Amino acid sequence: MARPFRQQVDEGILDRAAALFARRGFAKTSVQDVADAVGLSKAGLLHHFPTKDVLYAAVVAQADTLAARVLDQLGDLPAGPERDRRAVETMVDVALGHPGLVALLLAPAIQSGVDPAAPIADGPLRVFVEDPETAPPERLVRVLGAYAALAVLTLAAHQQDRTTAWRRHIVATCLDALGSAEPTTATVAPRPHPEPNEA
Amino acid sequence: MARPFRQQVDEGILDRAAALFARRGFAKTSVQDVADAVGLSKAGLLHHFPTKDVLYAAVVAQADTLAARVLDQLGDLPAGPERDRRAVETMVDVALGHPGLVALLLAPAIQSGVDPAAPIADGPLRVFVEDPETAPPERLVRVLGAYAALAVLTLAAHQQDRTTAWRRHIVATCLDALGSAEPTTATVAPRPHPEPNEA
DNA sequence: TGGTTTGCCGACCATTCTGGTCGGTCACCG
DNA sequence: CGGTGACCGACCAGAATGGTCGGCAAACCA
Repeated sequence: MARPFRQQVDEGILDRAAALFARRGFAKTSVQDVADAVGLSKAGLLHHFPTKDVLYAAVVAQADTLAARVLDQLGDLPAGPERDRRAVETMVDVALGHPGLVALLLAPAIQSGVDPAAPIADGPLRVFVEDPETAPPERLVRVLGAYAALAVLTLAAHQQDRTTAWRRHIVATCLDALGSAEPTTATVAPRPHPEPNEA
Repeated sequence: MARPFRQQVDEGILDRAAALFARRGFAKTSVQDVADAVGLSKAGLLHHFPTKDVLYAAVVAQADTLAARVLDQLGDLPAGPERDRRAVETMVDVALGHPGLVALLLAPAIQSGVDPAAPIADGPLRVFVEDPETAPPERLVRVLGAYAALAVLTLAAHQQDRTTAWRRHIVATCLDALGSAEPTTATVAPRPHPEPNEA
């Protein structure tokens, strides 16, 4: 206690740093970049986190905390449109508060392999698909698309001070992308695939 | 002429380079990075494009060509669901062939300000909204979300050799995100959202 | 009041990375 | 055989990198 201010500052730093790490990866994000992003000098930033690696570790830890919170809040809702809706809504809410950290969380899934610098495990997928191996391809595509939209939109909203104004639209967009829009308890019969192009 | 091979190689280089430039920006993408991505030595790459700036210029030029092609193919279809469908379809098709270049094209719109290194004009928005100033916010959010999904999904598909298998799903996802969902001339109006309860 | 702590900075340093050059090798072509 | 073009390793000068150090001003505490 007695140090709420310090903590607040640090959290701001962490989120901005996370945004940079998410887009550029650890190696391509310099301490100077982060310092600029948070409005400190390099030395000033290194006063909060003595080392780039320490900073990164703190960022990852914070992101993991966030992920755990989401997973926790989701409980063990059975898979289905209702779970999808709740999941998207809580994820958007979390992301609107910490867009950078969520972007970092989603980065490995989103840019799956664009360059092999995946910062964190690909657990996020599991929120929407139980087993990425057996899930129908369409579901995978849609989850990925929804994540992409979620990450980009929350970041944009945050950075333009539109978080409250855009919330419902972001949720709607992600939900539609996910495809769980239509009637509750739909007959989830995935159309038979014309092309069994599997690996 | 007589150099179709050279051209083919160069195009491969351009697309991969574009992908890197899109994610990291010009400054944070080294010649070595591009060389690695295309499987050449730095000197070998600089044999194709004598300078980093020349390479970048070539990339941008190619991207612009692509953009022009899309705009052209779209003609002057009146705004509306039909135009949306056609636009998404042609964009996806182009993007499946050149995911990196399209990502670069979309980059300024997508990471609008994450870091102010916008490589190309934000023209792409105009494909779906006539005037970003007067357009309803929901439309903007949805277009942005659709773009994000488009860029990420085509990149992923290309990089996993699923371009043909995923095409229809990508189109569907983007279309749903856009909100102009239903099949040709469907009456299925965007169903009104029930009160989004808080979590 | 004065002493101490805290948050932050400019200047600096050794090391790495950068864009780019140069000379050379190898395959192909006439 | 002598080009020619694609490609590479080694190299270079300058820039960027992570990190240190001494200092300064404001807040805190006595």
